[in-house]
Amino acid sequence: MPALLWLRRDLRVADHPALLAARDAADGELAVCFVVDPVLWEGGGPVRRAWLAASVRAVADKLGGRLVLRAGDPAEVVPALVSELGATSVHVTRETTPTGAQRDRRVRRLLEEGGGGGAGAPAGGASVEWVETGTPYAVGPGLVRNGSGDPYQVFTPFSRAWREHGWPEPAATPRSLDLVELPAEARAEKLLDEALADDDLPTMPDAGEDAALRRWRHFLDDGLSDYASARDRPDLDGTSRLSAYLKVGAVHPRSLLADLAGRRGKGAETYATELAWREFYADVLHHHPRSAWRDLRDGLAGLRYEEPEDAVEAWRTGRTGYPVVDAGMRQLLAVGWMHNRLRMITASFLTKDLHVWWPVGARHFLDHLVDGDLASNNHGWQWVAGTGTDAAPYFRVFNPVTQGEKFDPDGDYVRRWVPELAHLPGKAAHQPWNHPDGYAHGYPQRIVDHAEERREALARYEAARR
DNA sequence: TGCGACTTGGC
DNA sequence: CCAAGTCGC
Repeated sequence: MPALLWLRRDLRVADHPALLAARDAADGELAVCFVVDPVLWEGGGPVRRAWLAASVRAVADKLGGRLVLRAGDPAEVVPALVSELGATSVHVTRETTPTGAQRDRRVRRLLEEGGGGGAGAPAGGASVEWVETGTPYAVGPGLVRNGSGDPYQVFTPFSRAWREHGWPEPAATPRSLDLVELPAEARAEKLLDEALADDDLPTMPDAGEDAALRRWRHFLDDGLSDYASARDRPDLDGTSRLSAYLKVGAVHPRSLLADLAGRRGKGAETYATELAWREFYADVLHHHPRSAWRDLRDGLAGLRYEEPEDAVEAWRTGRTGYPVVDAGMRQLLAVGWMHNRLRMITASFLTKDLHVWWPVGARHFLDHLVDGDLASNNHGWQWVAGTGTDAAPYFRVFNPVTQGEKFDPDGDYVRRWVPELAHLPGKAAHQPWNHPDGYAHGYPQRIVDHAEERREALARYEAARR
């Protein structure tokens, strides 16, 4: 019986349970499709669009060019494909984000009613089976519960229970796939081409699961042993840089955890904990879909915010006059990625030094990050802003100079991304105001006084808590 | 229910 | 040394 596998956040062939389920159901008549959905396509910025396009192209190659690419509303496109193929089942990896899950409910209902079908579908079609296999996570969101059966609100107990819950071994990689070929749709191909042709795109890594696995092997050999300490150093290449691949499902976290299982040491454990953060935030979003763009806790509902347009623009473009903040923001624009330490520093600066509401920053990050993930990004922002789970205590305000000197001790990171400071030696790059030539090459003056804004932020928090 | 524990800091 | 609320058991 013909079957259709609809790819979304699972753009790979290895360790893909839904692919295996679809193959087994199809009995030789399997088609694999990707739908360029205008809601997702236009909802994200050009960077995410380009990374997704590159990742789709990569999985198409991996499938021997037999990926069926279509454009349009999935509620029309998927039933139409089902008719074209005569499929009796549609297979997916379960989507767990609010919009993705809602879209899937809609498509599923249409298929099960048999009333879907785009143009040319036979009237009164038969019911089509909707099969969800696996999720983009080692443990599906919603499965980790505390002793009372409730979801966790705090990371550490979650991570313990998450490890205890465990996960299956990676799924087998299919030896060969005999896929049904359907006519390509020029409009969808054109959308991918356009997304990749943008002149203003940052430098992106190679897309696809082969590139992801190469990077992972390299990290296992070269990075893992120092990971626990190096991961916090933006001047070193201490992280795995896998986040963008995880985002599109070019690699499944279960595969990574399986490789870590055989390795002793702090690095392997710390890396697993970072994956646990990703799973925790997906779990939180699963239970609190509204927390994507609203305060998870309403304790700071009375906090007073500013909308300083010029200052926010200076933040976005990396011209705040605080070297480490500007380096982070420029790295984001240049390569579509920012070191995690910088995500915290720049987020703290926007929320506590400029007193701007966190969604303004979360939006900017999502628009420019190749790894932009709603759950991790927005809950991370809420952690900094003090409205999330496990929120940072409100009195914890990052000092951009202290942070810079601590985590970029030689100033290398700053000089790499802020050429106007490239002439300053060592950690002098963190304080151009203390160097006679500090502003010799056009670096902007500080737009605010950190000590003053810190006091202001604390006063505002104090007032809001009453 | 009481109590230990809590990613990432600043001064 | 400051600062503090709340989660989880």
